[in-house]
Amino acid sequence: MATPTIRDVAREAAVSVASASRALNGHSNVTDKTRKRVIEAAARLSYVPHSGARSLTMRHTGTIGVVLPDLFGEFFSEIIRGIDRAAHQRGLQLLLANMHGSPEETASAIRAMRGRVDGLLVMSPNVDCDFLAANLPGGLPTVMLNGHIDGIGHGSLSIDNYAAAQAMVGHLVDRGYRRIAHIAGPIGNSDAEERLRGFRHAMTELLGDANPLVFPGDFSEDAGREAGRSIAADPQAVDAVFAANDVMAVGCMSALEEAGVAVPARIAVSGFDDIPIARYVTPSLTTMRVRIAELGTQAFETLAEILANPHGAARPPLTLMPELVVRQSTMAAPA
Amino acid sequence: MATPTIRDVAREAAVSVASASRALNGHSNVTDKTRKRVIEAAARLSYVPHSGARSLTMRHTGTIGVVLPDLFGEFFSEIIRGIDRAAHQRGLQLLLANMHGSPEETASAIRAMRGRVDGLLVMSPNVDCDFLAANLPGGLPTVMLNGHIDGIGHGSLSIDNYAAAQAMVGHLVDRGYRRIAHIAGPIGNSDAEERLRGFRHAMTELLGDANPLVFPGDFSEDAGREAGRSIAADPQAVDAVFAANDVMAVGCMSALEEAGVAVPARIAVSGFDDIPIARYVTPSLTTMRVRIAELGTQAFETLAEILANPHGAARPPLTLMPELVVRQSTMAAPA
DNA sequence: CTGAAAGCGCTTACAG
DNA sequence: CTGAAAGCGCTTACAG
Repeated sequence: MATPTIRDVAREAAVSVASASRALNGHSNVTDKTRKRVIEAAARLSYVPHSGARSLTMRHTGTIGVVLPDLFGEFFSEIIRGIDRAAHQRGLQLLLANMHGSPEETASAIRAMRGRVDGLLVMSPNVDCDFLAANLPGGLPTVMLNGHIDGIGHGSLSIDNYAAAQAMVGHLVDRGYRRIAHIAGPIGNSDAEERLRGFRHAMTELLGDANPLVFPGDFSEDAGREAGRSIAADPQAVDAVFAANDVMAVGCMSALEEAGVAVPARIAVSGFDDIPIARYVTPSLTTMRVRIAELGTQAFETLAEILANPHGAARPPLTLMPELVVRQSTMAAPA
Repeated sequence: MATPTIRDVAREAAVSVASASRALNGHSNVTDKTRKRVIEAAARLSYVPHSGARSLTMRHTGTIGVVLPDLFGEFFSEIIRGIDRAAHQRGLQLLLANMHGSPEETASAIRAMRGRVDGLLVMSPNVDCDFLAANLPGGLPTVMLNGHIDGIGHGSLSIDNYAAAQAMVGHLVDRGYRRIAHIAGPIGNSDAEERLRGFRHAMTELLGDANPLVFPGDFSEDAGREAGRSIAADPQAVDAVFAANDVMAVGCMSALEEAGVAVPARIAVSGFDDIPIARYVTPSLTTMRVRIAELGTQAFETLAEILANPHGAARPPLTLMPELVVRQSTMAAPA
C-alpha cells in the first residue's frame, strides 16, 4: 500500500536493486531480458522514482530555484514566462518562491533552496545586500535579476533605469510638457530609486527644474490612484505625470478620470515596464518597455552557462536598455 | 571550499553530528553551551542545511507541488496568487510545473514531483483521465483543480461552467440580444466544453435556437481576434458574442473595433473568468466572475486538510458558481 | 552482465 | 545530555 521503492521493483523483478536501477535508467550494461522484466515490474507497481533521493545521490537536481518578490501580477508573471520558456527548452524544472516582503522570509526562502536546486535566480530589489550575501548558500550558482552587487552572485542582469527615466522625461519635454510630476516607487527599492534619480537629473538638465514634484508610491495601483487624486485637486500644478511603473500609472489615470480630468487632454500620463495591460487601458499607456520576459530568459541562460561551465570566467553584468513606447496617454500637447 | 555539511559543523564545534543536528533544530536535550558552540560554528561556515537530505530522512518536504497548464498569464497568475497566499500562511513552499501542452510533459512534470512534495495540486483541463491516473504517484495526496474525476485524486474543485454559461446567455437575452454567437474554447478542454454545452442548452431553451453560431477557438487572444474578423465581415448575422473566456473576448473586441464595428452599440461582447484586465479594456467587459484566486486558495486548503488528516473521510467535490458581472460591453440594446 | 556495498546529507531511536 | 549506528531511496564504482 505504501509508495513502492526501487527495492520493491527489484524484488518484483527478482533482480538486485542495482540492476533495477540500471534497467530503469536505460544503462547499456543490462540484458534485454532483465530490462524488460524490470520495466514490467515497475509498471505493475506504478513505480515512480523518488526524485529527492535520486538527486541526493547524483548531486544534482535538474531544477532551478527562482526567488521573486511575488509570483503573480503582470510583471512577475512575465518574468516567469521568460524563465519558464528557457527552462523548458533545457529540460529543467522550476522551484519558485516568494519573498513576501520581509527580509526574514526572503532568507528562509533562499535557504530552503539549498539541496533542492542546482542554481538560483534571485530578484530582490529591496533587501539589504549584506543580509542577502549572508544567506545565499555558498557554492550555489546564483544570478541576480536586479543589478550587480559586488560579491553577490555569479552573474547579474540589470535594467538601465537611470537612462530610461531620463529618456521618458525627454519624451515628455519634446511633447511640450513642462510641469512634470513623478510618482515614485518604494523607498529602498533600487529600481525605483534609479528611476527617481534619472527623473530628477533630466528635470534639472532639460528644464532647469531642480525641485520637481514627487509623489510617494509603492508600485501598487492604489498608490497611483492616491497620487492621481492629489493631482486632480490642483490640476494646474501639473501637465504630465511620469509614474515609476505602469501599475501606478494605470491607478493614476483612473483617479484622474474619476475626478473629471481628461487624459491626455489636460494631463499626460506615462509609466514604466510595458506590462501587457498597458496597451489595453484607455487611453493606451506610453511607457518604457522592459521586455520583461526576455529579462527572465536571459537570466536563465546566464545561469545555465554557469552551470554548464562552473569554472569559466565570471560573467560580466548584462544591462538591458528599455525602449520608449509612445501611445495615446501622452499624445496631446498641453494647453 | 565545497558547501559545508553538518559533519563540517560538527567537527568545527567538536561535537558529534547527532548533537549538531539537535542543536541546530532547537531540540531541548542539548546543553546551552553545546548549542551555542554549534550555532556559532554553523554561522562561521555559513552552513545551510541540505533540504533534500533533510526531507528524505524526515519523510516530508514542507512543499506542495502545483501542476498547471501554464505558469503565467492573467488566469494562472491569479490561481498562483491564491495558492501562494494559503501556502504562505501555512509555511509551505511551492514547486510549480508547467505541462507545456503535451500529455508526455504533463506526465513527466507530475512524476518529477514524487519525493519532492507532500501533496499535489493539479489542473489539467485537457489531459486524458486514464493517462493522468497512470502517472499520479500512488500515495501522494492530490487535489484536482478542474472537476472531479472518478478514481483520481483525493479531493477536487470545479467550476459550474454549464450553469454559468446559461446565466450569461440569460443576461444577453434579457438585454434584448437575439442573434448570439459563441466563441468556443479548445476541443477536449472540459471547461470549454461545458461552457459550450451550457450555451447551446440556453439558446435552445430561451430562444428556440437549436443551432446557434459557434466559432472555433483555443482560449487565445488571436483566436478571439479571428472570430471577431469573421463576425465583422457579416455584422448583421450577430448582435452579441459570448466568448468562452475573457482573453478571446478581448481579442474579438479589438478586431471588431479595427473593422469599425462599435461595441456594444452594434455588437455586444461578453467573456468568462473576470481576469484583471476585464475591467480595464474599453468598453469594460461583461463576464462571469470565477474568483480565480479563491479557487487556488480553496484547493490548497482542501489539500492541507488531507495532509493534516490523511485517513479522514474523502472530501466531497467542491463546486464554485461564477457570478455575473455586468459592465459596459453589453450595455446597449441592439437596434 | 550482475550483485553487494558504500555513500549522498540528514535525523532519530537506542545505549550509555 | 551525548555519540555511534541505522536508515531515508537512490546510484555507481568495485569485484566477480
